[in-house]
Amino acid sequence: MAGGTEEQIRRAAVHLFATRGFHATGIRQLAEAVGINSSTLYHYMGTKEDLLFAITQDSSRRLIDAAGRLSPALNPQERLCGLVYLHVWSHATHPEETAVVDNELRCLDGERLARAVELRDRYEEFWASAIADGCASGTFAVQDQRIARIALLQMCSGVAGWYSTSGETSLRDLTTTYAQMALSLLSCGRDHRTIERILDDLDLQPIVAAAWPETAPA
Amino acid sequence: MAGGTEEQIRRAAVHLFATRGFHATGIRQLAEAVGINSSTLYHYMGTKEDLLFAITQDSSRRLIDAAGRLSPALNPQERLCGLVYLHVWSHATHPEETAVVDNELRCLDGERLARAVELRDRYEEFWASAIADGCASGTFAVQDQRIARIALLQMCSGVAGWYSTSGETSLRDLTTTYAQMALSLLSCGRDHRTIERILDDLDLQPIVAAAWPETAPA
DNA sequence: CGTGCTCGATCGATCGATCGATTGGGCTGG
DNA sequence: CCAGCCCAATCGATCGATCGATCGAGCACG
Repeated sequence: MAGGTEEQIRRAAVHLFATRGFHATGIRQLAEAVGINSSTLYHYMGTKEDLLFAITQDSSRRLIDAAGRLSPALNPQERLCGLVYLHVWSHATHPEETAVVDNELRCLDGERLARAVELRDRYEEFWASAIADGCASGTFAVQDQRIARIALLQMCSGVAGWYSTSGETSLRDLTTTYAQMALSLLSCGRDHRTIERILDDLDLQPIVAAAWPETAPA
Repeated sequence: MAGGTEEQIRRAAVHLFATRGFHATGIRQLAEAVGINSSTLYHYMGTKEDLLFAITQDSSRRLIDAAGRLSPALNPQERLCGLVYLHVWSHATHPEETAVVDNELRCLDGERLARAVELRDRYEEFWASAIADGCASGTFAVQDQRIARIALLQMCSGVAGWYSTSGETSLRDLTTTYAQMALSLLSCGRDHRTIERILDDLDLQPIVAAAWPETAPA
């Protein structure tokens, strides 16, 4: 349950950075949350910013890794549904981690910020190509592909801010609803049941299990 | 150009809070940006948090005020287009102010946070009723009205993070594109030209001029 | 003389980070 | 087996810097 000290520090930092913010989180506050002296923290980490950087890199890489595992044989509609699923699933099941990536990147210094932004751009490229291919094939129709991509990502990232696994909406309904909204926004409306079938056929569980090994060993 | 000292402080605070964040902005840094001693700040404001609170209240109230000026005679489609227009327009023309409201609310203490959230809820009610009316009349069709509202607001708020008035996209194209995406998401797809006509007919300039008097005296 | 502003000096508190000292489990050489 | 040692792990104390905020003196203008 507890895990190693380093893992506890990581978890406490994610929680505090997400809820209070990076600059509002003190080094002593973090230590207290773990139950150790603030000096001991530095036995496991570098600076506070090193810790933030490691958290964001891990989280970003997992999402990129998952997106990269989507079959290249998928058509644009299937690819977009898969991207929405992975994005929403990760933001719903790891809301604090993803919120830190989405909101606290600016706390990084120049070089680290650049590396973080590079990862984000790499991830967004998956979305850009799916949208571009869909528009080229006539499946999608949007006024501006870049704006549509930004809008979709922003909309899906919002999940981290409100969704609770203990609420009335299941993860399955959540991901399906967002995939449906995404396709509708791209002028490619589909029935809810149709989206469900698309997502089921994609069989994304292995991808999720590979990118987030610690969750759902079932 | 300069304005009174109080106005300069307000502007500098909005800029710093938006770019660095509330907790990362020092009182001396703020004073330096205005060109005065840090002590002098306290002649014009209360605490740093008072300043943040005043900024968020003003910004929130302006948006609520604008939304409240939309004619009650509008149909759901027109109302939603108007809400998207006002939201996107404000976030595009006042990106720093709106970013502070969207990202720094958690820096407020309990009572002030509650007051800020109450304003936000009041604003979101405009969106909720427009979506509900549209679904009831068959104009809109969504799986979950609450999720759709959250997704739409999140998507429109993102404008503050990337749009630049010096870019290639005009404010007119921006607002029209977002209104089009919003209607599409609600399964009410419309042609770009149709949205343009709807927005033109709404004649929202007087509303914008009333809620944001300092902008666009033309 | 008084009033509206501004500033230097300074407050106590807290910040992130480092230091040396101590502890205890595990490995090694005899 | 055990004496000697190493090293990861932890802590209390403390570093210099900065934090938000306050106070009273000084200044200019009416």
